[in-house]
Amino acid sequence: MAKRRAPASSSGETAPLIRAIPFLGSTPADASRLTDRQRQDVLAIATRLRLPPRLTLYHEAAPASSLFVVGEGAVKAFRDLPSGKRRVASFLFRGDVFGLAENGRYLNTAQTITHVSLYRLPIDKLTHLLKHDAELQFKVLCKVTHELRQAQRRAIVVSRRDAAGRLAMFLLMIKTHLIDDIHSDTISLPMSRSDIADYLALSLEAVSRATAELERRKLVKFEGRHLARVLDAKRLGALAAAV
Amino acid sequence: MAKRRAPASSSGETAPLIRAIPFLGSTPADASRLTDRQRQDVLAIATRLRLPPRLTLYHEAAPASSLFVVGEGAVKAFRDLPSGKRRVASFLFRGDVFGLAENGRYLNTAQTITHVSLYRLPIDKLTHLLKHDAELQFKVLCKVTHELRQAQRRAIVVSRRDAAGRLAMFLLMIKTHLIDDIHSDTISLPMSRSDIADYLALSLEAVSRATAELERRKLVKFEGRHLARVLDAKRLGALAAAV
DNA sequence: CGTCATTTTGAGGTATTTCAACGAAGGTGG
DNA sequence: CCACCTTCGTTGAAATACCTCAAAATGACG
Repeated sequence: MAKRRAPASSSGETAPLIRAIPFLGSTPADASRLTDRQRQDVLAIATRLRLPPRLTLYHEAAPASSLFVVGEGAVKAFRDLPSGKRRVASFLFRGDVFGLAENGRYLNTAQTITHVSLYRLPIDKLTHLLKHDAELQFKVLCKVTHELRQAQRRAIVVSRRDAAGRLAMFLLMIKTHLIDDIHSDTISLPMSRSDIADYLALSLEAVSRATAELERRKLVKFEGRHLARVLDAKRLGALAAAV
Repeated sequence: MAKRRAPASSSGETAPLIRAIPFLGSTPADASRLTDRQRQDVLAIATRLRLPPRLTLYHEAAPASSLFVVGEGAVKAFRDLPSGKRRVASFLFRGDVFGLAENGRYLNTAQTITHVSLYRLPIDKLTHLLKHDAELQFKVLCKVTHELRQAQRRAIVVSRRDAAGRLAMFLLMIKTHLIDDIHSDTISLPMSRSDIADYLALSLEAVSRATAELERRKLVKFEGRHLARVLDAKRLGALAAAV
């Protein structure tokens, strides 16, 4: 993370603005990428933001004026419950969309985890654009559908009883989500342990003990606080699947 | 529910085919209803089905060919986990859409709970229609977004530790979802206790004890297995909110 | 190199899960 | 219309796993 950030802007521009997945069925794979023209249209209404870690982008229940797309970095969307507990609804990485609202207000609070680059899309302009470009809108629909699936998966993760199993599922979710290192045995974890706890609906202590258990069982090696190395993918997968 | 079903077919046709909620922000409220023309277009590719209870509509991982919209009745979407446990992802009522797929395959199994009437929409035809009617697609987008919010809420419900609180949240979710009796103090529960258990990620026994506790505390009275009467809306709401 | 936040470790408390058995409800056939 | 049977729901008691509180240890940062 502290390594040279390279010519970030150029790589950010050429990367797919939105990474989506076929909505319903046999949509051709390439349908999930934006055309040059579409990217141009979207960029025309977008503001590029470069932000430091730990910055709150918007608060829950605040009037929603923009939708965001992650260009680079990690963001978390969460809600603080009356009890004082915090529930992380999702971690967002490159290509993810966030900022969905209900009745004109954001549902979650969004905060940057790392240094990030974002695209900020004013809702009114985006709505206009979507209503005039059905193909583009279809890609957004696919994207939102994907988020929906993620949310359903998370509900399954959280419903597990054993902390180690939940953590195993979490690690594999992050691993498959961060397409970069899909063939690597390392998983980068930009978020803190307590963020993970809030995502998994466990106490911070339980997460700590779960990481210890995964190490003790030689499934994963945690190297520092922000990197995990998979030692036994097979057994880790088995643990994750043993829901 | 056992009361006269009235001229069911006509009321089904005139009811909004899809009940959606503003996608992002200040979309006018009426934007969530289909126009006559749109309903016509959708109905043109739809097949109306009338099905008995306990019928499986499709299985998890089966090739996805259609999207469904509930006309009347209740449906559940669930997944059976390797452990033998079952997780209900959502209960679907009038106006709800289900049958979302990933890579051409359904993610959940769908089964009717009551006698239902459904609209079956072939995916290829629907895709074609959506790509040619951006306004219609926008309404679908709103609908999917709404499902996403529901899924996030469910994740919060499931993350609670106390069974009674989870049940309270569930009751209120169902109550607000079934727009019919929003001002009534009764909540109809077409699903079984074990369906509720699978939705809340509790054991059947825990649900049973939770209902007993809600009755003991005089918050709710369960009249038969499929009807709940709210006795103290204020305290029930407080319990649900005490996450 | 010192300070502060984060994470780890330990011990006891509490809620749900499991296992087992009973009771109630609904549907079928005689 | 009643008896039977199967499914569903309720209740009790012990076991498990996480939560909470407390304190030490590790790591990040200026």
